[in-house]
Amino acid sequence: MPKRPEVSAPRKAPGLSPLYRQVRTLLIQRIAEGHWRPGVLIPSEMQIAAELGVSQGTVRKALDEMTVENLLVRQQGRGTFVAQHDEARILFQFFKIAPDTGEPVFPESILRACVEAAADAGEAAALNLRAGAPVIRIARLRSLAGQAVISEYITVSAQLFPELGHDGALPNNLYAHYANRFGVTVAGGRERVKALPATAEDAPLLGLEAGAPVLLIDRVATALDGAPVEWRRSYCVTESCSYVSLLR
Amino acid sequence: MPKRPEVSAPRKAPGLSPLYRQVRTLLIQRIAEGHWRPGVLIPSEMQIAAELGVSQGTVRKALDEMTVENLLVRQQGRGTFVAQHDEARILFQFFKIAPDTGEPVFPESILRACVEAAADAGEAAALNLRAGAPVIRIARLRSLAGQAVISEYITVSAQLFPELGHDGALPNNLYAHYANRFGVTVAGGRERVKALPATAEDAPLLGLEAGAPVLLIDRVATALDGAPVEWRRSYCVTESCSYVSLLR
DNA sequence: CAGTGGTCTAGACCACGTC
DNA sequence: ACGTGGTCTAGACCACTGT
Repeated sequence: MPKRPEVSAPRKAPGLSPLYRQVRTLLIQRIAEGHWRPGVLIPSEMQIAAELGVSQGTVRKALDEMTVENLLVRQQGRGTFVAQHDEARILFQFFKIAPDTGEPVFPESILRACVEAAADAGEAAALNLRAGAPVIRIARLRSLAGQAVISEYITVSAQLFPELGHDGALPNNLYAHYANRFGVTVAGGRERVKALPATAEDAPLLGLEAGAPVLLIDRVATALDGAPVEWRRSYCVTESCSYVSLLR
Repeated sequence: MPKRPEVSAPRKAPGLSPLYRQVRTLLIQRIAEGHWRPGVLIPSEMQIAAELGVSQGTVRKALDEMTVENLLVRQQGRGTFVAQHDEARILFQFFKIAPDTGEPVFPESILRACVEAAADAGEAAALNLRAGAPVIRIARLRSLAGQAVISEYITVSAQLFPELGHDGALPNNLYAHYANRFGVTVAGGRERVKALPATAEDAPLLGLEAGAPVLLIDRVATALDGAPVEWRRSYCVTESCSYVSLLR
């Protein structure tokens, strides 16, 4: 954090981002570089403020923003923790399929395939790789309440996730695995949703006739620095569940 | 705003919400009751603080929250304004259909029907009315870049929107009309998205064969107090556009 | 009890838009 | 020049968690 030359009247260098944004950027780096792992308690506001030579209020504003972005979790009386990709968070932030009656639940997964390949044009574009770069392709069938409702295809860079799934088993909660095993924190993403006829491959998996309408959720997930790290296409039966979005 | 008995050490009554939340609630009431209409400049932070007997910082925190909720728009050097439902805001907050190539645009509308009727079970449940209550049903066909892509069905309470559309023409931007003509501010909503086969009624409107997949966006829009005020079902062709959602 | 985040206040200066 | 929101600081007390 830049030290202020003035004694009692700190000034912001013109053209620079506000102090609290600089603090935020610095703290995000600490998470991205693995100094602060998911789940750990970070220093108190006063400690961070003293270390960086800014006031507690400035640190607070940075922490508040990061809390809104789901990067931190604050607990009064305990402290501030780096957010983890536990199922509750994913249900809230990333998994927007909810049953039409009843509470949202985290889906089960059956791994259908996990192979290494060369990136095709779509994969290269989505993940910002050169065509032909090594990627890992995963296919899963996911169930809610015992019903297979999602056929999912995932592509990631084999360079970023070396030997992902080579041990045969992949955990159901992939984003926690990305963080714990590879130090890659998924922080956000962009989904494009369409209605399509079920393909000949997916229809039997989902108990449909070929051509029946399915919901495609096309997601590019991004890391803390905004770089794309996963391309996921989920084909969903929306007979008794929906893609839910809150407008706020 | 509750006056504090203490002279130099304001206290919060136990069990009450924080002061800035009470300020927020009070300011939202002023908008909901029409004292502050959409688009108007509200008093400065210092004026509100003086009027309510709280500090400027407390007012600021309330205004900041309302800005995040898209209820206010702040402009440095000018002041704070009550948010309007202009096309830019709707495009950002409510209309999540975007073309797969190119920038989002606000759709054109052709009014197909506008009739008064008695609420059926679904309408009563969505709008929190008793079955049989008077409602107004609207059907529109909406286009992007000259292509009909959305067949839309809207239901509102006839009590809340008396004689809506009785003059024959309805503006394309309905939410601005709700606010200007009826003083009802749409503040949020919840959308449930499904993939369905096109009905015999919608398919020809959208240039599809009956049974072709369409995207259903089922939206209940809510007013400032959280009460449901509009039920909207949009059937979309997603051949060259998508329902876009940012995960943050 | 000590330590944490949460709230509230007060005052200073900066950046921007208007007159 | 003036008033606005935007940033930064400093210090107080409250509410909660753990010992």
